[in-house]
Amino acid sequence: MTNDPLNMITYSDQVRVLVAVDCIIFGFDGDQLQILLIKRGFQPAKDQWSLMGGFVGKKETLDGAAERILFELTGLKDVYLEQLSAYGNPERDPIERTVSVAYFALIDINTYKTQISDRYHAEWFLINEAPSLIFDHNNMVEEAQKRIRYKAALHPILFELMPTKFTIPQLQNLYEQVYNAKIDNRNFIRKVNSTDLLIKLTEKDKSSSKRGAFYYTLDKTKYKAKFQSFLNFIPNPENLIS
Amino acid sequence: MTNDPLNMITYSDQVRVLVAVDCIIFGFDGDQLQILLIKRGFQPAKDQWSLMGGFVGKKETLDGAAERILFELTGLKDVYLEQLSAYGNPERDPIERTVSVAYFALIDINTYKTQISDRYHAEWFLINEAPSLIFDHNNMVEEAQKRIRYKAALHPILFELMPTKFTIPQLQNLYEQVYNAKIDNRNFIRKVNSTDLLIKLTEKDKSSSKRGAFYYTLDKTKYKAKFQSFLNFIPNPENLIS
DNA sequence: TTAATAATCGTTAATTTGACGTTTAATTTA
DNA sequence: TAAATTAAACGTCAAATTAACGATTATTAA
Repeated sequence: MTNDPLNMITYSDQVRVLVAVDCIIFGFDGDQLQILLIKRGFQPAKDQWSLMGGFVGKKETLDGAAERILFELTGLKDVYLEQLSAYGNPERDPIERTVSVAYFALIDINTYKTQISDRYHAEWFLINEAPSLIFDHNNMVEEAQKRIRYKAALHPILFELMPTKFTIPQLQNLYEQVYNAKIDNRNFIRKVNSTDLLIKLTEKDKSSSKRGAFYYTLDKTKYKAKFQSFLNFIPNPENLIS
Repeated sequence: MTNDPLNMITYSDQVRVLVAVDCIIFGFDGDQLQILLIKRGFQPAKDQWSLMGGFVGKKETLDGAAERILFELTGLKDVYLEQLSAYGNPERDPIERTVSVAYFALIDINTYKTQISDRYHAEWFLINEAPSLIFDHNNMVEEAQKRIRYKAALHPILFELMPTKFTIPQLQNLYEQVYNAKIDNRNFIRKVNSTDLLIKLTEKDKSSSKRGAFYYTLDKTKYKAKFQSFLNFIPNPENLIS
């Protein structure tokens, strides 16, 4: 058995490629689901719209790079961030082969403060009004939406988007945007209440109705405990119709 | 607005890293759930057990690399293969930084033919009897198992592991291994029948009982049509107890 | 004071789930 | 040859969930 010292072994004849992280950042302002995009002030594809991204640093993990990129654009840490998929089509970046690991983030837009940069200009778009993006970024956004639709049907992932206090009609509105479908409000309330994840406040939001809707906050302990369970918010997404 | 020609733009000062694909290959022989591992006849970690993997080629997609690696080890194409996750800890490979994109495959062991190689030696292991693996491969296997448990609860993914004809008790046995739990056979039969995915054959398998159990085959058309639906084979995995 | 309306509570039938009882087909044993 | 055995298959039932609605209520605006 050969027993070469570690420093003698090398991976010769193999291609090294760039590895990037791109972030699909969804936000909710209490009314509309939006996506945060940048207009690039740098090459390649200068002046075009794209996801926020960046190369993975020498000593950085993938998750670490995603957190850094998200923080750079939003000033936010400790928000929901999940790896979506790795994209490795050799032609996806025309400048040089780059494998991109996409992450998606869910943030409460109220906590977002525009970060000034001379390298790009960031803007929130309604999902349906977003401009076309460079490379395979449109595809990434679509797959992120699919993932969110899938996961939100089972787990309280959309609660991550809500402001600290919110009403159930607001939450329902978000679900309706995500699924592009009308949801029965009576069944929705019953489902949400049955999960026992929300704490009812005494205050009401009277901005959207005469009667007003009670504010709720997330019970973070129960949220964490029950997140992995099948809570079946949308038991059968196929049945939903626009 | 600058308008540099494409060939003038470069990504300078960025790190290029190796990109590999590792495959977690699960198989079922009609009786036991197993995992296919290799004993490495090459450096690094020569003579140790690992997942089958390889570097992504110059003009290869990630999916393409995964298919190639799976084919090299099993001689199989067109089997269930899904991207699990990208792993990018800078220290995960002690020789040189390598980002690995892990895929998991589900195969019917009866279709597997040992592929001769002088670079490694492949062997099937019962999940619980598998040796410890190099790098972060143990973690990959664990995460693949989690993914399969999650997905099998909702979708008929485990059917991918079954032989062309199989009995419902065999299928139940596979579920019991995946969840490491006893499942009520009466409820299981009812659930499987309600999905209408199986075609009952006239022949019986008498190897495991006096009465014999009817063979079934997968209705591939219905399988494809219903795969994405929530079929709820295991409506509440948390309730299962070993 | 009344009309209007979103928010909330309630009802009902159909379906699904979880737990468990019973019958059956075929082999093995007496 | 009859009886015992046993996994497979079929059946039952209460509780929970779902889907589709109806009815009430709190508040504001007319």
